[in-house]
Amino acid sequence: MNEPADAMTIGVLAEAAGVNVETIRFYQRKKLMREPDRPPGGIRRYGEPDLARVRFIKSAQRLGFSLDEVADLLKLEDGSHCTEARAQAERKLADVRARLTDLRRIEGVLQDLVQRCCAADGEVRCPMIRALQGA
Amino acid sequence: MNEPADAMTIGVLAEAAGVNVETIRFYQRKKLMREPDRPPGGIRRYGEPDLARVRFIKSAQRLGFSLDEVADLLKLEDGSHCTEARAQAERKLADVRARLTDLRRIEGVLQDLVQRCCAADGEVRCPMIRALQGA
DNA sequence: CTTAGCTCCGTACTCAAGTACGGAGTCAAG
DNA sequence: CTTGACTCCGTACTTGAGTACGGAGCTAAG
Repeated sequence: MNEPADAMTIGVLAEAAGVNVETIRFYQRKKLMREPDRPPGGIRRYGEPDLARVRFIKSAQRLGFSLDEVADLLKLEDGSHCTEARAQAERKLADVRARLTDLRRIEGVLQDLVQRCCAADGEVRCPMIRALQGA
Repeated sequence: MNEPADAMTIGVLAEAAGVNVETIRFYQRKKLMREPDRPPGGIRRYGEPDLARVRFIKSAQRLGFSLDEVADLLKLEDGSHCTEARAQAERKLADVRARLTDLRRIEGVLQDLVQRCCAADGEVRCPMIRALQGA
């Protein structure tokens, strides 16, 4: 292994995850991340799983999940109360699919716009408005 | 026509669009919507295009566009400076496609989770973490 | 052993996207 | 012509997601 397996300080962790140190601390306050107990009078150390978690949070967030929703997703992690977790996942799935549908429409419209743009010699009457109205 | 063609008050407009009156006013302040000039000493009236615009804003927003980005999208509406508009649209398209990719992965993972959940007799070690890490 | 550059912690500030509020004007129905 | 609902407008508050700050306490390198 080249990467520090279990020895990152908060600064290194933040750097590796591409976020601000304060952001890590913020997530800890929000209980989205554990804060490793520190060797009495010392400085906390983080490992790969912590890095993974920050990345997870950021990914989910980029998809439009709020931190509260991310917290829900993270609760799915421990296999306990399986049926509840499943219901949760199903709800999120529906959610995600709705988003996908919307995004695909927008993709189509944008694609169309890009293609037709300038084609008609300066005659662009943007079709997005129409396309998005029925949403 | 059954719908009031061009005679909505701000309250009716907001209602029709499913938003708060204050939200309309907020959008006006942000220049996302025009405010129709009011008959001297009177009350402003809104028409279908205004309704369409609110819906557009809300739709784009649901897809994760910020109000500033929505403003950009709306600038595409008038066909002027076509090349600029096209570049704009292309950037947004790339953006949208990145989102789509992410969302599809999440969809797959969630689907998988739902399917396998409870299958292994209470053994759910959520695979989302792994799946999202490489994002 | 000192010191620069961390970490830790609390508190406070910022920014986006609204929401709420309160007084004054308007308008339509009784 | 008054009353109740609604508009207009400014200002202020809220919530989510961080950022910034400042005084401590560590700790590794010279």
